Amino acid sequence: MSPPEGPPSRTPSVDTDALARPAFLPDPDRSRGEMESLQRELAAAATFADDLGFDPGAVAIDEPADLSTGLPPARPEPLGDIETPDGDADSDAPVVVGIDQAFRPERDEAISAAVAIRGGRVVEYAEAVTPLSIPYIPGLLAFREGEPVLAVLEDLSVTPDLLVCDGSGRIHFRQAGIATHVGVIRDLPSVGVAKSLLCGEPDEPVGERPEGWSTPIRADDSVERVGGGEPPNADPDADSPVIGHAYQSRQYPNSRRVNPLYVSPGHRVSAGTAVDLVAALCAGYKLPEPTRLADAHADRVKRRLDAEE
DNA sequence: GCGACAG
DNA sequence: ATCTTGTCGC
Repeated sequence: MSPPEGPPSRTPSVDTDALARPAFLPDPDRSRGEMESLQRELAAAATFADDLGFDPGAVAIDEPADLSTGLPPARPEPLGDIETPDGDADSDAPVVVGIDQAFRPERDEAISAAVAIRGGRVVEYAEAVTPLSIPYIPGLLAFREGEPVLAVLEDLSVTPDLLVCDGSGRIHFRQAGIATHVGVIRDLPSVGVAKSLLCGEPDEPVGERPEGWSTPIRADDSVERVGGGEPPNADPDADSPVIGHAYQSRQYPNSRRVNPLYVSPGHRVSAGTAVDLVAALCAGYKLPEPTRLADAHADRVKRRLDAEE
């Protein structure tokens, strides 16, 4: 008999304490098979159902940041909400943290950047530099970049309500892309935003689509099924699980076409809500603001480092 | 064996 | 991801 499906519980199935954490971090001596096994554990511990404390509308951003004059200054808000000035509300809005990486190939270093946004405003910037111990291998990205991502999150003083990671979450061979990897280890709601598709199949062809358009991405044969055993050879097409969506965040009127974003649940978010969240976080550019700002911050830090040498 | 493959 | 100038088009 299959176990009853209770409401999403908040008891992490994977130890997230300091002792268990290293097991999911990069280790040059670990075999590919061992890393894949760890990903299966993470996928089993992940929750691909909504378990956030807010609606997508609560994180909506309508004004894109102006990057032409550099990044906007961080405006940390006073701690206690005591004496809330009528000027700036949103001191209770969810904190969305965008994360992105830059690299210094010649030094084998990764620069991880995080930007915390609340109520549409930058509240904090953080960065971390870590050595790269593992090469990039499709499907094992988190073992290369997960370390720097977790490092920068440690440096952040605010508590994230949502993580927006660069790369896939559930759209992954073992349904444990970097967004899922990081989300489960920190037990935080997370979504993955990728610029290209790792695996899975779109319901509809991704051609020139209008802004706001989206289509489900379903698991294909390259995606291992997780959780309740489902018939090995079920209908190949129809009821394959939806592991994410292609989302057209931007489109130009006439000229060149823009490729869609590939959005997928990381942890504690459903596939549908993940797209809604990303849609709410986009403010006119292809990338959602948290990612766009984290990307710019990573470049800024990289140039600073390159300059002082 | 061939093809596919986030950043 | 990174190495890199100009260039096509609104």
